[in-house]
Amino acid sequence: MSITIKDVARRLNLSITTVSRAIDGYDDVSEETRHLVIQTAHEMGYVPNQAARQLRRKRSDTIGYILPADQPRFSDPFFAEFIAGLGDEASMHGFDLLVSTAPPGSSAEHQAYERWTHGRKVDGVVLNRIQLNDWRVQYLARAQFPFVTLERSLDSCDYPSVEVNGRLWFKKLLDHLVSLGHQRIAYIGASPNLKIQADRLAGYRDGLAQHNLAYDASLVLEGDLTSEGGYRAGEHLLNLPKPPTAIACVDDMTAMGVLHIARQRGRTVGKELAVTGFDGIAGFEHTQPPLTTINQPVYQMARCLVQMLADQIARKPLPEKYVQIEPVLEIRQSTVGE
Amino acid sequence: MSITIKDVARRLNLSITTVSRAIDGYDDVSEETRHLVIQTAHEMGYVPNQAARQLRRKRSDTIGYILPADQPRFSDPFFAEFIAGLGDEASMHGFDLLVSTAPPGSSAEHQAYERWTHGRKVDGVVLNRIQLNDWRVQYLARAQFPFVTLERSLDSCDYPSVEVNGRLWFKKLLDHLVSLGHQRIAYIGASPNLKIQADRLAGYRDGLAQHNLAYDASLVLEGDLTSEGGYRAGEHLLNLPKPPTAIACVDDMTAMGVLHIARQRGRTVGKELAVTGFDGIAGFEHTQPPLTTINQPVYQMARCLVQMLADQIARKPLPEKYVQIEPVLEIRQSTVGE
DNA sequence: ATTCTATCCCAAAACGTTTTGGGGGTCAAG
DNA sequence: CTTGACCCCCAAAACGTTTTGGGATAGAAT
Repeated sequence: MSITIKDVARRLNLSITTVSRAIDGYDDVSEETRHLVIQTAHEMGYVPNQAARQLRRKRSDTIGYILPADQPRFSDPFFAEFIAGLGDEASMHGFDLLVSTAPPGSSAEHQAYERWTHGRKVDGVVLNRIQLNDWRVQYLARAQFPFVTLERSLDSCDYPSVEVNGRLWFKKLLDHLVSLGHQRIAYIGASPNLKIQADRLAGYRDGLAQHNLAYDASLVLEGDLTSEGGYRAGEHLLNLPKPPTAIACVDDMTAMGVLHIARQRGRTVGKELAVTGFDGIAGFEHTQPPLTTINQPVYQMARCLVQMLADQIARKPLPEKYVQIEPVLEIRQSTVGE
Repeated sequence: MSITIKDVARRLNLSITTVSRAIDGYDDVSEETRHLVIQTAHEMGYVPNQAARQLRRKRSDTIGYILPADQPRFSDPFFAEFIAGLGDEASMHGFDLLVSTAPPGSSAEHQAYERWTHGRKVDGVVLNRIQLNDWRVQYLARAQFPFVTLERSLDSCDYPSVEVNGRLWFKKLLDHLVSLGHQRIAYIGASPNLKIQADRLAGYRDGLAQHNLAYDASLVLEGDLTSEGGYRAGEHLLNLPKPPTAIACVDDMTAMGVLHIARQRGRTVGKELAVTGFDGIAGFEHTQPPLTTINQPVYQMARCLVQMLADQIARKPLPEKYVQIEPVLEIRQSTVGE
């Protein structure tokens, strides 16, 4: 078995109270004793039992995040970067990061949140892939459980969040495409109850309207934020009697799939057929051809979220509850090539 | 505060023992009572406190994994897929997944393992990016703590692992390159104490030897498994008075960086300058140009690891401790293009 | 009438911490 | 000599479970 605080206390002929308080840095234990305790504890390889500590302290020093993995080969690099950001900032605040995978909306997801919050397995959670009306937001807000979100839902709850103005920046992509002369611009989106879909589609429509282009429902398709989804939707668009000259995708992964089908069909992507993404995943500047996209600082956003969550858990007042992040329009060959 | 087992017991005029045992499915409680208990517990929204349960049961139902994030913008999609695999299989066995980020070899990494194992925060851990002699393997083996690894170290410990024969398959890449007529083949590797580096470099040398090509130390560089590292090494190689006609990279991310610099230098990658990777990350078939690589089933490998870890934790005998995975040579335009 | 078995239940201990509420010394001031 | 103020320290309670080791009742067998 492991070394416990009792073993340390016995070795030093001290009470466990004193050992505990020495290590925790209370000032009602002499410097001499404290030094001795810490020294001995270290020598004996004592590490506090986390479960006991959690039980007593009523906190777990852990934050939770559920990866929206809805398919087996889930390799969206967005999440590698996002998790790295969460993890780094978490450990900076002395938190561990608990990750679960569950298809969005599944009962597995429900159960995980219930176990985590009611069972006090985590002190707070990070949400993303927010829906317009999101049960998680409502559930956590009602339970008064600390949480933060990437993108805001429309629920009228008060909670900290980080957001990119998807509507505004998607419109900038449209401006860019129109400035290149495109008139038939398609849109491949995501599930309509997703916040990013609503925002980005709105940006798409704003863009059309501003340049007096008609909204053509046959050019607006639903993907699923994967390259497969983009592939299928792209295929459909290229099969149209009068296909679009530009395809604006809701995210980079979707755009990835479009590039794939375009190449298979022998369509060189660039000026003639333009494709755009949204996310700016590091490493995706090497796609075929390099992808014009909106570049979000995913790592920073993740860290910012954890920062706010940590403050909330510590009941510190937040300097600002609603952080707006400025991305960058990255123009590459997929719209201006060849 | 949350609902505890006491509240449920009081409501039903039962002892907490009976409530506990009813829920846990012991047969010394009548069916009638069990039904009532489960019903009531559910109604009251009772969820067992995880800390208390862990403390008493002496296990956490959690497995740990430390993401080797050594740089801020860490977006290697390999790990998104790997984590998804770990998470899926873990929840299948009733485990949560605890993820931390720490630069390999850092003191933060040491501390995390110590806290997790001695503090019993996790029941087992998954390791990857294994080194030839890996302190983690030795540490965990000595502590008799359950763990599994992706790739084996040379330490003479007995532990379950999953591995791809990197030496054999890297040689196949060399065979492929030579068959295309390449004579000057460079290699961009990783830190020399990494197992994958040792294996893949050995495969590179095997390939050279088999085809009677001399080993030229000036064509063998060290990267860091990132696209930046690949970029720098590639730059160096292209600056040589007599640059190589093919560059074999230790992994896909490195190859990514090479593609980048090659394009910047106006070198069309394909027949004239060939580039290969290793990993077969889903989505990387869309690079510029599509990358010839060794495709590993990362998701499956992760699940297999967790499967073995779960068996080990449950002290079940493992059907096989050492699983060898067969990847696929994926030939694409980066070697046979244009 | 006693013993035995089966069935259902429970009180108390245990897990390893942290926190509460003091308790003895020593020393200086009254 | 008492009082108060410090300074160190500690016993015991508490956190919410699971596990241990029975205990009570009822019916069947002796």
